[in-house]
Amino acid sequence: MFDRALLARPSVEVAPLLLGAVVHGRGVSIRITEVEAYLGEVDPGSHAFRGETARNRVMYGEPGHLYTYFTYGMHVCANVVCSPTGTATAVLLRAGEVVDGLELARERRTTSRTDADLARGPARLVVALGIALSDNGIDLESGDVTLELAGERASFEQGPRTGVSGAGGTIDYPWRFWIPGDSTVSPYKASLPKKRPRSATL
DNA sequence: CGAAGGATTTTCT
DNA sequence: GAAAATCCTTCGT
Repeated sequence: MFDRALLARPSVEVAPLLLGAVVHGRGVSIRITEVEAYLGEVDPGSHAFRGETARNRVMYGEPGHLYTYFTYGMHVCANVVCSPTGTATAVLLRAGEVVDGLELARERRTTSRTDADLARGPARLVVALGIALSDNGIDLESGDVTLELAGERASFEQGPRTGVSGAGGTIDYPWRFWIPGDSTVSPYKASLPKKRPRSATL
């Protein structure tokens, strides 16, 4: 089932609905167990906090599309665009369980020692599904990557987001959602204090 | 099992 | 110029 009207709501409302949903990538399917909501211009942790830029443009587009971005010099993460066109909210896919294409997922994620690690973490999940940065903006209803919403809402818990620096990572923004007790949910980690770059003084 | 540090490049100020 | 919605390896208990 794919229901774009359901996704045309703020990401905080959509996030719990994505738990238990299945993302079909290129030969691999993953059942989502952990997500985070980003609320556009009212959210200091969101890429859209300071308005539209070349990078975050698809967040402002039609809901139900994929928003991919490059980060930390080497990783790609994937979001489901939410809220109506013109409003920029999205849900980051943080972790999931491989339910189909296990062999292929293992080939793509050679560093995983266990199957639970194949898609435990946003950049890992992207690799397992065969998603690339160039998949930015594809339609999750008909593209190479598709989203199948769950029939029923899974039970869930919520808390502060992981790895988000600044105010957006505090308890004031408890927009991380997960399925309790699932082995593919990543452990909570607060963002590290900034590393001191090498400078003239020490 | 937990903590710590390094890798590496796009993006925006 | 500096930060960034992360991952992996290594070291310690």
